[in-house]
Amino acid sequence: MTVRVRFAPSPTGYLHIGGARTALFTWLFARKHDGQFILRIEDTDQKRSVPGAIKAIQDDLRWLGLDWDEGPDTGGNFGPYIQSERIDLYQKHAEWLVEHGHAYHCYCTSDELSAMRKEQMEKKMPLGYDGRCRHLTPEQIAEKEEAELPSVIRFKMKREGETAIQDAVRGEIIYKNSQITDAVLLKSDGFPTYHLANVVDDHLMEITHIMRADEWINTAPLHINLYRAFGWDLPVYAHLSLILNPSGKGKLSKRTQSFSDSGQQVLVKVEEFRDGGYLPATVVNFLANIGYSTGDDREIYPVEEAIAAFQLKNINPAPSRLPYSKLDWLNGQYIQKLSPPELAAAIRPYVDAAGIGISAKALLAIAPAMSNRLKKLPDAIPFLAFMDDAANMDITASKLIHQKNLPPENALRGFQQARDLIAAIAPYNLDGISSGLLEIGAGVTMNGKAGPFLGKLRLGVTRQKVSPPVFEAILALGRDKTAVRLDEAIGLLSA
RNA sequence: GCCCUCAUCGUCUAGGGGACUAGGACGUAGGCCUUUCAAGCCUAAAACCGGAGUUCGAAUCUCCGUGGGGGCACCA
Repeated sequence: MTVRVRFAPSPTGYLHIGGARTALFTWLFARKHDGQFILRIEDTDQKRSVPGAIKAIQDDLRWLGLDWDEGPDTGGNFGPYIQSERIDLYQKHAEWLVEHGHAYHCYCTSDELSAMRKEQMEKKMPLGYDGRCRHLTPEQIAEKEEAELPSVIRFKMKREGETAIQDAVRGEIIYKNSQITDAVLLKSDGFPTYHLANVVDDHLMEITHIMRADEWINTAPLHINLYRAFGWDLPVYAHLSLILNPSGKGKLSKRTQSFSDSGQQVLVKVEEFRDGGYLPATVVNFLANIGYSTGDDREIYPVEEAIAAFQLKNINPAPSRLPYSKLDWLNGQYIQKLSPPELAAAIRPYVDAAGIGISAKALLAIAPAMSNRLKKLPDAIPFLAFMDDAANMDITASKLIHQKNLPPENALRGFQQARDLIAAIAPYNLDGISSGLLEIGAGVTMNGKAGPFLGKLRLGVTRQKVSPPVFEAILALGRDKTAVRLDEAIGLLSA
């Protein structure tokens, strides 16, 4: 049997990191079993649907590399993949249930319902629909229909016995049927609720495994009874534990955008991770280790290997928080794996946005020196500010000397020799620059080591306290600009 | 209130009756290296929620607590 799984977000906005994790696990499972991964849009609540959300979600999934075999844009044999385009299907199935005695029309108004709810709360009774329309006589129904009262269709849940769900993550869970209320299947506007649409579509689309967040688990017995009422085979359920706020209080999915928690910036939208300078490979690897472990001690799991190792039984049932500090570390690891051209391309948007003028050639030249200095892509900005002629710190002669190891006249000599080297060196490459400057440095300091001179040289050339290593900086800056800055330093030292 | 569920270092986790002196990772602290900042390497501190029970033996199995999370909509 071919594995067919789906990710079914509702288009209420962006893709949440928790949703991305559900999508990832589902996708991993599909790829592992050479199955199909389907994207379905659950937009049965017209009020909550946001224009553009479908595209945003698709963009985020694509950015993560989670490709789907069937979906709104790609099509497939089980479409349409947008629920609002399948309304007639749900209505037909709801009617079928009514005709076969598994569902009934309910004419309760929302006022009635909230009054009932209020009473239940006051009396500390179990909350839920009490089934008052369940036993309407044919006459009463005729009367209400005559009056054209709006109605919904509710599932006629069995009152006796219990329903067991076999969850791939948690094992067997048993619910008493008496505690499952008669859920609305079809709303008065003719749209289905999640329960109906979900079950009908999963069956029609031949979904074999349902992977979804744990917040759905209490609806599983309802769904199982729906499958049975229809006479359909059950899919396998796997409920993923939730991601909690950093404080551990409440689920993260309640948060709609990044926020600060004890000095830590907490990202919640996938686009925030992207904009924050995390690589998609990092986010995927990071997410794959939340509530999941293959049992070995590895932290770095590139997608291909994550697919190969993926098993439902390795999913951890306990809820967890996102270890953001580990995310930073992981991103640093993935950045180090990037080739210089890849790194340069990744950094580009950030330096541009920061207004730092740096040529493609220069950026590529400095890229190797950047890779182990970045946790996040925008970390490159302060490092590369020196490339721009504007906005550099003021340098004074006193900052270019070191009392003990590099007195004024030595500093001047060093800078002059460096100036000559830069002007003459051919080819202008890292080897020549570094060996030449190392030699000059060693010859000019009191302790005979290049270090003290190189530190001052960095300051003179980059005009930053913190910068990429000088040799690389000089290479990236280029012969002419470097010479100009050295001349300025010489001018200060000879004044 | 009712129902479901979860529980190992600060965090993410390994472990599933004896291999546990409870392992790894991030973070933290210290050290090495070093032209700054990093990276890298080394070291350290740091956990089995509590109580009963089962057993020769419990982090591991059972029960009861406690704590956390989720659900109880004409939202998904």
